[in-house]
Formats: sequence, C-alpha cells, structure tokens
Amino acid sequence: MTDVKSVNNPLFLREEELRQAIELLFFAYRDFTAGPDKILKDYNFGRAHHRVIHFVGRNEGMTVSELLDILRITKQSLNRVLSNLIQRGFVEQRQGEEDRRQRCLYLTEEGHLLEQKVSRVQRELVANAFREAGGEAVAGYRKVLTGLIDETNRDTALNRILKT
Amino acid sequence: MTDVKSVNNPLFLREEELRQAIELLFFAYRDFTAGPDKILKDYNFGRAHHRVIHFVGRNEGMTVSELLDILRITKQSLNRVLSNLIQRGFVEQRQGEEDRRQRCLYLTEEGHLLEQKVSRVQRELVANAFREAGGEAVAGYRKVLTGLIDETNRDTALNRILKT
DNA sequence: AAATATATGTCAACATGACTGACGTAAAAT
DNA sequence: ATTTTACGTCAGTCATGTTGACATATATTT
Repeated sequence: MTDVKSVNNPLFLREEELRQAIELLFFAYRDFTAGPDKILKDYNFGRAHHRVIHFVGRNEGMTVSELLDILRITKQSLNRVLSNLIQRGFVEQRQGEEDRRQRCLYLTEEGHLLEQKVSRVQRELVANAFREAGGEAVAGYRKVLTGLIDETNRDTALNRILKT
Repeated sequence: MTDVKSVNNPLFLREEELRQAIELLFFAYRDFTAGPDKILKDYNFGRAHHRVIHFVGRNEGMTVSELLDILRITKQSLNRVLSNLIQRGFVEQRQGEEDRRQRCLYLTEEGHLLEQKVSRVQRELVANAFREAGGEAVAGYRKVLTGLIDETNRDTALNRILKT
C-alpha cells in the first residue's frame, strides 16, 4: 500500500486529524443528548422541550424573543412547544413590567423539578468526563468549543453562558 | 442579593461550571452544523444525508448494518435517505464478496465531490478553532469529548474514529 | 436436506420539530 | 395619529425519526 496520502504528507495528516475531531464531536454530542432524551420521553416531551426548560431555567424572566434568538428557530416552531409546556404547567408567562408587550418566562415548581431531574444526568455525564480528563483538559475543551461558535455571535453567546 | 448559592458554596460553583460546559457544547454544536446544513440545502439534502455521505466517505465499502450501528437510527429511517442518495447518484451499493447478503456502500465520483465540498467548511471551522486554541487545548478537547462518549461503546467509537 | 438466523428491503401509519406565509392584537415608540 | 414591535395563531408542508408487519436472499446450524 504505497498510498501517497499516508506517507509523509502533512496536509493529509492535518485533514485526517480534523476529520477525527469532527467525528469525535458527532459521537460525543450523540451520547450527550441520549440521557435527557430518554427521561423526557416519559413525559412525552422531546429535545425541543428540553431546550426551552433548560434556557428558561437558566434565565428566569427571559422574554420570548430572547429565547427565539438563542434557539434560532421560528416563533411558530417555538410556540407549539412553549404552549404545550405552559398548558401542562411546566412553564408560566407573566406580562413584562416595563414593557407590557413582553411575556416573561418562568419555570413553575413542577418545571424546576423536571429541569433538575433532566439536567442532573447531563451534569453527571459532563462531571465524569471532566474528572477523568483533568483541569487542564477542561480548559482546552472550553477554548476549542468557544472557537467553534460562530465568530459574529461569539460574544453574545459567551455572555449568555457566563452570565451571573 | 445575599443568595446562599452565590456566596462561598463550592457545590453550587461546580454545578454552575457544569451548566456552562453544557451550554457551550450546545452553542458550539449548533454553529458546527450550520455550515454543512446551508450547503446541503442547495441539493435538497438534509443533515441525515450529510451523515451518510460523511461516514460512507470515511469507510468505503462499509455495510448497511455498520452504518445503522453508527447512526443509531432504524433501517427504515436510513433507507429513505440512503435510497434517495443512491437514486440521485451520490452513493452506490455493491454486493458483498464474502457475504453476499451484505450491501457494501461507496461514494460515487459525484458523491466524493459533495463530500469534499461539505466537509471542507466544517474542517476549516475546526481548523480555525484549533489554531486559535493551540495544541494543548486540542489535546484537552479530545480528552473531554472522549469522556462524553457512552462508556459502554467508547472503545468501538474510538476505533471507528481513529481507524487507519 | 431442512430449519433457522441474518442482512437487507419495503409498505404503511404516525410523531416531532423544523419551515413558510398570512393575519391579528396589544402596547410602545415616533 | 401612525408606525413599529412583541407576541400569538392558523394553515400547510417537509425532513427525519419511530413502530410494526412482511418479504427475499443468503448463511449458518441442526
């Protein structure tokens, strides 16, 4: 096998390295979402519900527009999921105090319970991965994933993630 | 705001750190898939087609079962996408030589062109992130993502990723 | 040789979660 | 008073996943 690509070709090695990194992300993300998916199925909720519960839980009082901006879906898509969550008592809306056009979103008590239950399995998965990998690796993980975020929205996204 | 959680509570800090890591992965993956999605739309292909093209391109001659095992979807789901790709001349099947029940999958010339075109944008994104982050960070990225892969299939997955 | 298991394909029905486009309503901003 | 904004909603469509049932060819086992 005197394959040109495999002998002394740094460009190919680089390409191969990148492909491996891409697949790694694919497999990691696949298994990262598997746990929550499983739990949510018992409630007849899907990944879309999970995302709403997650972000509302992290940003109590956020508006619908903010949520739309994070999820990058249409309001019609969001609405089905959101009204479902409201109807079934996991999320509630309150009229904005300053701008009364806004509907500010909050988790109900039941919503918080579900959010905790679901995020726990995900946190445990990440915690294990962090522990196995060590602190230096975690810093690297953060650096690389930050770099994968679209440059034009990176600051916005990071502010959301790191917000106090 | 004398919130108990935010003052001197290491357990909370840990939870907060983990939540940030989770959101980081969400945002990174969202933008990681955006580029390919955009290109594939011109062909009326979706993310499912992308995954097939990617894995067949990386594993020429792989069988349908292998692909099913990687993608973790039902054969009925795969079949719709796969027969579409075959019909339109991006993928071809050949009967297995040893086991003639198997259908071994290959990219056609056109398939290779599309695969290259799509994976290029993704590789460039990852290459930029790697360059910005530096080699040490890349090693950390690999360690952590590896740890996120379901333990019971980790070796299998890693063998697939690193296969020569 | 006959029975069973495996790899694959296919039909049909259905759920989820995305999309577009059009229209409505209340409140804020100009 | 008019326009813009934030949100909701109706209707239709598409992509991608699911389950269940059944078929066919080839390998494997008894």
